[in-house]
Amino acid sequence: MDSRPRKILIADDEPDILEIVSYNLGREGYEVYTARDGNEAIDRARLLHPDLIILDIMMPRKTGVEVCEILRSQPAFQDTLIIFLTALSDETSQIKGLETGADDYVSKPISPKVLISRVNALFRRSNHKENGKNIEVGNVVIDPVKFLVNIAGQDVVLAKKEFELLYLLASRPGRVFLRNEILSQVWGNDVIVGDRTIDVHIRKVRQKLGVDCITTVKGVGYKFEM
Amino acid sequence: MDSRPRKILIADDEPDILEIVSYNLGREGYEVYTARDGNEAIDRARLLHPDLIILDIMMPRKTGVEVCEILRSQPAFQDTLIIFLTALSDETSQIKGLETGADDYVSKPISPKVLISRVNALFRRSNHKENGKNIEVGNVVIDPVKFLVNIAGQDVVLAKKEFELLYLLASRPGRVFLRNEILSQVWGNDVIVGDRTIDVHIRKVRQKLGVDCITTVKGVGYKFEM
DNA sequence: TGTCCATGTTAACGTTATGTTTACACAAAA
DNA sequence: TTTTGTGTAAACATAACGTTAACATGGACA
Repeated sequence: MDSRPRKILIADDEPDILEIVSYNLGREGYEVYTARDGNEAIDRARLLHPDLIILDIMMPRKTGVEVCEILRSQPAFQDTLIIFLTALSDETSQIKGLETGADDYVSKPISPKVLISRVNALFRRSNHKENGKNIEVGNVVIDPVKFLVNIAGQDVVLAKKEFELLYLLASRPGRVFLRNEILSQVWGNDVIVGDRTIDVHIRKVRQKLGVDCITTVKGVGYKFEM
Repeated sequence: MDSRPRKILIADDEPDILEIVSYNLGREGYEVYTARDGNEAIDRARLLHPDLIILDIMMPRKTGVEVCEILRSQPAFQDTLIIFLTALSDETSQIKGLETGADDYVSKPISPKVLISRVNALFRRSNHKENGKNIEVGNVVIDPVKFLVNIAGQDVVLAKKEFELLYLLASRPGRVFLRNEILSQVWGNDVIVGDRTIDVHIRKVRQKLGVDCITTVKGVGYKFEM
């Protein structure tokens, strides 16, 4: 449970796609790196140890499938998330992708929105694996199983969104979450809510917790710290 | 009765099947491990102590039936759930499977949906096995053998579903059960019931118990606490 | 066989907590 | 000063739940 932003490596031989995807994922708060072919993807993956690798299937110097197989055969990349980009939207290649150990696939032409929501969904799912564990920061204990927040021995009951918001921020203490990130993680990508909604929820959480542990970073977002 | 994800070991010599099955069970929230032959299955089973083992009958280096017999002869695997995968859908091999102590069998070709529903069903049933122990929380005693709830010395009679509902919630006091969880544990995965059904049962339980020990967590579920 | 009864389920409507927006105040930066 | 971004309170909208009564089902029993 660390506070660094998530690293994403995207490998595709089309510069346009690299451009669009890295721009959009960057806006979501991810740290994006790129590779232009299969070998470069492997090299950079070993250097960077990204949390997620997005692989085009059709690439020079090793296809996405080959890259995936090679990486997956190594213990260090067992848990790395992998998404395939595929022009062939037929079932066969999709199944082949999943067989080689990909976690998801997105078919071209790529819609940034779709890709982003898939990426977020994947991270959310993999986060859930880590779930069940309480988050403890200072004298604050957040228990997602009992749906309770305990501050210095005192139980505090939060509403659903309030809880999810706090849980997100506290999952990586000290890290600043952009308003965009918060929106997509707590509210989902498809939901459109007004600008003040986050503020209001932040306020309610602050109010209910009593302790001031959520810091505003003006023009950027919010972070949790004791 | 803990909250860790259930471990499933699947043994088959066809990589395609391993891939498809583990992908699908993984999506269901299970922790999936694989083995490629009979001996590997035994080794991994001893290491991992899975909750459920899915065994292909036709495997190199010990058939599924042999694996099952070996494991079942050991006390540690008396209660482990075992499902056979069989290409031979004839009655004979099915009966043989159940004789050696399998809990269920699924015939190939496998439909992920079918397998998942069988797996879920098995876990549901096995949950009931663990029952029989009284649950005591505060002055509430729940006796699944006598089918009685005793509150501060006063016996209360609940209907079947009401009892199962209360038993589930009380089995982990404080823990929030999602409506989905409640549905699949009490009603089963295949049954489709309306939205208000849970509420009504919750109400009846609350009413009959007299004490308010079931808390609503809006948008999430219910939890039992004194 | 038909009636009764307990249980389970649904439908309809009431109620409340929760989520969202609006409107405006305030503070810091440009 | 103007602009930009956030804090706050109150008003509003609605999803989610509670409650009741009616309907369905299956077993017990005469």
